[in-house]
Amino acid sequence: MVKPKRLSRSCVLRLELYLEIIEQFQKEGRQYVTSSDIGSALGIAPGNVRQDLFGLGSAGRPKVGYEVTRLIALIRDLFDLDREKPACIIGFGNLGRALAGSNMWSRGGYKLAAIFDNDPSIVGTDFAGLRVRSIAEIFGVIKTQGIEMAVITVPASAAQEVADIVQNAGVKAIWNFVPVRLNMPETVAVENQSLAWGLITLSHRTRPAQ
Amino acid sequence: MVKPKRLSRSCVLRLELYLEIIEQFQKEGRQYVTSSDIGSALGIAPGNVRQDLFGLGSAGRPKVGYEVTRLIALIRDLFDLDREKPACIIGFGNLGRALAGSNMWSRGGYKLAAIFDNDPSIVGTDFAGLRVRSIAEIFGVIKTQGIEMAVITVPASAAQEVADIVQNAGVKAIWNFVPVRLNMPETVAVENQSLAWGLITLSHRTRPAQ
DNA sequence: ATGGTGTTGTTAACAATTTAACGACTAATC
DNA sequence: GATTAGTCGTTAAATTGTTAACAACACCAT
Repeated sequence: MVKPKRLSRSCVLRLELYLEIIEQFQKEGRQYVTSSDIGSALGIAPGNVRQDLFGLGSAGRPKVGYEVTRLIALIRDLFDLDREKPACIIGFGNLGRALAGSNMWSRGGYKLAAIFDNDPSIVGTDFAGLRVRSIAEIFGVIKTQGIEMAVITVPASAAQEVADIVQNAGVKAIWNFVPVRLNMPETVAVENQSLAWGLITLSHRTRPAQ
Repeated sequence: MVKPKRLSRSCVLRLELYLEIIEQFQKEGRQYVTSSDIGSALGIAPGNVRQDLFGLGSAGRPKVGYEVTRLIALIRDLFDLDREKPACIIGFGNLGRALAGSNMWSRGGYKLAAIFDNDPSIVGTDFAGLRVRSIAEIFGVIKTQGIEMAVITVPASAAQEVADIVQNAGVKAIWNFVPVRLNMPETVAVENQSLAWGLITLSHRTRPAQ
């Protein structure tokens, strides 16, 4: 049974938080969690949690709570987290390296399958068993390996060009760290991630009263 | 004239986008921008843009648009971006290094003033003219340098402890990259940034129909 | 059994946000 | 000058998201 209903962005964000917390509970050996357990751990009203879970078509038991394994399976299925989708990084500077080395890939249902860079001194080096390839190989590698997602961390001047290449090669999702609005067809899911956002938000929130 | 009204989170996010776009227009030599210019570049309805700008107490001219310099000044003032607030990074792994080397600091109104790490092989090394200091020095350095913000990129097990230290030292904002809910008083602004979020969101958005 | 208690599923009220609409004003044109 | 076209400021409506409330249900104790 699949929900055709679209979830709001904030709801997706909350569900991601739920998943993390519930998996923590699971590690602690819990078999059931209540909406209050989740809510109080996250600072979210229990009713809100129930409503989100309700939208999943969940099946909790009154007085007991939700079955941890079932809830995890539901959310992971919703997010398609249990299929290791091949992904690549384009631009292997500091940020690219940090992302490549993080544990986010498996958490997000992806597998780092290729790394590309422009710099001849970087191309050919190894990282975690992966050889860094030249930009010229992007199209072919994406095609042959069936890569579905590209993380773009190149200089601003090259971003659109790189995006065009990966789109033509059939990539379905782009995680764009470059502060540039990519011009892409709607069939490609683009998430823009500006590093400065967090800083600016904090700067705003701590602005001295005038 | 200061607005006591609180802006919604989504409005803050949009204003950050506006700022980037408007500064691009400025680089291109434009003196005025219309709400349509901004909106179409961002995929946002012009009316929405006007309403956001209206909330700033803006002063556009019909038929002409908004004065670029004035608009930039307004938003930068709103976000307190023109005061170089000292900040620090705690945890100098790959992610810490990537953040340290990025140009986000000046964009976000901060200045990287100190770097801390636990690893003896890293402590004492230099990065961009900054000596990496030991964790033990955090409290003193924050106090003496008046550091207002801390970026935390340490392992999960150390996050809460580090947060407590910086909070006691007087830090007013924390940018938390650790997938852990920090327990902090409300006087401290905490922004949580999970790297996996972007991936999970993309995974969700490109989930094959079932 | 039976009543009490805690928790879910679900609905309804409420609040916030987005979208739409339109008068007012400015600059350009004839 | 008068007219036209384009854009802002502002208000109202529609949509969306959040919060509150409560009946139904399951477990527990007696």
